[in-house]
Formats: sequence, C-alpha cells, structure tokens
Amino acid sequence: MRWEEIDTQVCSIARGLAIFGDKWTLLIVRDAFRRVRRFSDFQKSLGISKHRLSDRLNRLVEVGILNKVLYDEKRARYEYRLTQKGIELYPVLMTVVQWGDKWVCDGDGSPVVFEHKLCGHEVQPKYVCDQCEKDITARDIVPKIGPGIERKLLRGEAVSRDSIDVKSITN
Amino acid sequence: MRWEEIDTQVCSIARGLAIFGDKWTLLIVRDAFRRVRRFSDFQKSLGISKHRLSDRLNRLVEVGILNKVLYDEKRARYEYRLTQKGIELYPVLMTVVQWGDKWVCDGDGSPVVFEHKLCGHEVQPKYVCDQCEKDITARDIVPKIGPGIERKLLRGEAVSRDSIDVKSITN
DNA sequence: TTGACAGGTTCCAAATTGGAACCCTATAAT
DNA sequence: ATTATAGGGTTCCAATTTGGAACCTGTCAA
Repeated sequence: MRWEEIDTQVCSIARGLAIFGDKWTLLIVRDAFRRVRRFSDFQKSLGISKHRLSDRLNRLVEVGILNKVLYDEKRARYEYRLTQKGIELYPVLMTVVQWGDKWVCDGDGSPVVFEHKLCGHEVQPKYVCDQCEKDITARDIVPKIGPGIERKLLRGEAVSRDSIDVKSITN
Repeated sequence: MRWEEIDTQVCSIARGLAIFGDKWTLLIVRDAFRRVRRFSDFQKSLGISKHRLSDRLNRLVEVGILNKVLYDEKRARYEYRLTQKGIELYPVLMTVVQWGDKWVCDGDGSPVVFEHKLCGHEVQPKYVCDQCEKDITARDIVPKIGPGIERKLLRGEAVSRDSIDVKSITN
C-alpha cells in the first residue's frame, strides 16, 4: 500500500496521520502555536527548504488547519494562522510534549513548562475519564465497534477486517 | 536542515517526532496496541513493504518502544511488544483519535468507541489541568522556559533562539 | 539606480520508498 | 525422501520525495 491510500482505512488515526503524519507538518503546526505566521519565519525556524514549506503550508490551508490571512494588500502578503480545526490539535501536540519530556529528555528536564492562566499554577495536563475522572491508561480501555463502522456494515459496505478486529488495547 | 537533524532542537515535540514522526511508525504503534505482534501480521494490517516494515520495527526496538520477545526458539521467531515507553504513547494516539473523530469523520460517526473498565462507561477522555481540573485549551496555557533550556543557558551552551522564544500559544 | 525583502518556482542530484524476486530454516504434508 | 509452506528477512530497481541552489517578480527604501 502506498501512503496516499492509508486514509481509506476506517480509522481516525490513519485519517489523521494522512493529514499531519508526514515529516514536517506537525512541526509547522507547532510553530503556528508559537505564533510563527509568515513564510520566512517558518523557514527560519524549521530550516526546511522553501519548496517543501510552500507545499506543506498550502496543504494545511487546503485541509483547513491553517487560514491564509492578507496582511499587506499591495504586495499580496499573507499570514498563516491556525483555524479552530488547527487549534484543536493542541492536545495532540501537548501529549507529544509530555511523552518527550519523560522519555527523550537529556537530563536537564523539560525544555518548556506551562502555566495555566485559569488557576495560575504550573500545569502537568492529565488525561482522564470524563465519567469517573480517573486517569486514562491503555490497560483500562476496551475499544468497541462504533457507529462509524457499524453503519457501514449495515449498508453492506466493505470495511477492512482490520478495522473491525478491535482488540483490547494492551500488551 | 535535513530531517535527521531536527532532534538537535531543544524541543520535546521535535525530539518526539524525530522518533515517530515519519509516515509509518505511529501506525505500527497503533497496531501494537491492537495486539498485532508478528512481522507478517503487521504487514497484512498495514500493507507496508517488508523492507520498510523491517526497518521501522528495528528502529522501534532500538529506541525502546518495542521489545523483541522470543516465541519460537528453534526457528528464532520473535514477537514485537510495546514497552512501558511505548505504552505511554497511548495518550498521543488517543488524542489523534479524538481529533480525527471530530474533524475527519465521514458522517457515520466514530469508527471505534471506548469503554473504561474502571467505571464501565463509554468514555470520551478529556485533557485537564492537574491543579484545577478544568479542561486544557491552547488559549489558557502560557509556555515558560523550563529547566531543560535554563540549565543549558547557565552552562553557556548554545540553545537556538527559536526554542527560547516561547510565546503564548494562541492564534 | 541599485539593492534588499517576501514569497515563490524551476531544476537537479541525493535519499527514500514500494514492489517484486530471491534466500534461509524448520516444520508439515505426501 | 521430496516437496510445500510459513516466518522473517535481504537485494535490487524504478518511481517518488527531498534538500539545496539558482532564478523570478513586485514592491519599497536609500
């Protein structure tokens, strides 16, 4: 299978990664969260080639993660800003940060820490059950077929067996 | 800059993505959570070429996300299983699932839903402040220089200006 | 008038990929 | 005893993707 076909899987991970699972895209989104907005600033920050950057930015605009906002009419200059769809990638980025802080730090500790404006404390975001408020861990979660698969099956559509075979997530 | 150099940035996102930010790696990890364990099963599930798969599995073992476990001594057959380091990628994957469910579903709803063993309910995991328990959103978080950068600066090490320039994360 | 700046595009060499073919070992089937 | 099959690879090549350098264009500033 080639990469362009992975989003044919009935799987939100595959579909998500089809959008931002390549080498540079999430780093561009990271920079957008840091308020990097202009072509040349992305380039400086990432050291990516212009060609690639141009590609990636256009793609992100296409899929609705970034907006192109005119900031200089005469010279047709645009800024790239996160849309709501982009802003909601925040937990993805933050969970990567937390994993990285724990597993690929170099002994000096977290490069960046975070303050929660609402309570003023330094925050270690946590991932909890919305029903019982306990921490979510892989071992306590049982995946089940959801409507996205069920409805397709009811309509007789082919759904790869692989999507269906949802086993308990654990090693 | 070429991709192999991105983990020189003092940034947990860059360092994380240096490990699992390429096209197939996170999908392999996804499958590992689904209890896919053998070479040929990964291959069937992903449709990736053997060459690539071999590469990626070895890489994941190298960086300590998967363990190679002998299951047939005579024929030297191994299973690939998540280590603790791998299991802790769960929130990364789940936040991708939640984003994908919301933004790249096709009208049929979530392909897969999740039950929380501890309370028996269907769970929508949420990302909250460990101090005040309120939901975390990009707009309420202020990044600050952490020890990982500060200590390097105190030792006089070069830290790219880019890592330091931590602006409020918002558009 | 010259030059710098922002934001591209074009081109090529180098790296990465997918796919097919092949290899090796150990069991299973005939 | 011979053949087949399964698991897990490796080798090779053509196609795709990439990084980097060079070039283009329209505006402003000196």
